[in-house]
Amino acid sequence: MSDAHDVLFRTLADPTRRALFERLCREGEKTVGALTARAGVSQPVVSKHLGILKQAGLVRDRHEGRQTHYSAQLGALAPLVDWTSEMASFWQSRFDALEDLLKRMDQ
Amino acid sequence: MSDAHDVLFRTLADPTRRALFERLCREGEKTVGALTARAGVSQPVVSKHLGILKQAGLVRDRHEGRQTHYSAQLGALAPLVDWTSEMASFWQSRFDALEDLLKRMDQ
DNA sequence: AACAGGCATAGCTCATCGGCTATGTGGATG
DNA sequence: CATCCACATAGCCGATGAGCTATGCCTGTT
Repeated sequence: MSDAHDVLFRTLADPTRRALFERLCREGEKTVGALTARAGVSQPVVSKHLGILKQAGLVRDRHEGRQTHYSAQLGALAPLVDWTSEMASFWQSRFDALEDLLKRMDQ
Repeated sequence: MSDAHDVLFRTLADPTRRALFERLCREGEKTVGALTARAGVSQPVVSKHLGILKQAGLVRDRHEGRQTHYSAQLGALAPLVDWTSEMASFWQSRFDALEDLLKRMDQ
């Protein structure tokens, strides 16, 4: 029973995988070969990581002849933003409640 | 050479650990015992996770007699927000929640 | 048809890590 | 001082996962 947050955090936790995603965000669509050239790991490893990124919805693949082009799907980061925002809002609301309490005690 | 993003993602990738952090965000300061009661894992495991969260700067501990109180340190999420924001900036996409969060965290 | 190139899959190894139980430490309490 | 309680630490084990090499599949080329 793993929710969307789980998948995102686990997927982005690996440095190699995150680096691949970052490159796709910065430089746009790339082939597996182009990604492998600077990844520092073997081609099968790159393919595997891209598969995991795809399963998490973070990238999309497009086949053109015998090469596969990958590109970042930024929308998949939404749950991450939501989660962070939610944590912040809870924290903020408790802070507000404390301020409220202090204000009332001041009277 | 593990940067701040690495530590944050890896720390939050574990469901049990993330659940602990979420509870501290939602419900405020808690003792180890209180956290253990609903964590679904043993007390040593909870202590260990809290130690990892602390090392990542996500929580803070306060000793009071023989119990230890833990609380969330929301500021530690900043690098996460920055990273997401950076990725998003390459897309020139609008993330209202993110902008909102940045504004609030900027005090 | 035969071959070469680009990528995916399979199968393996090794390190990491999350869980447990047992034990240590240090503050309250009688 | 003896004891109990709250928590931390130590040590072990099984599962997960990231890396590798070898190989398969498909496409384009000659």
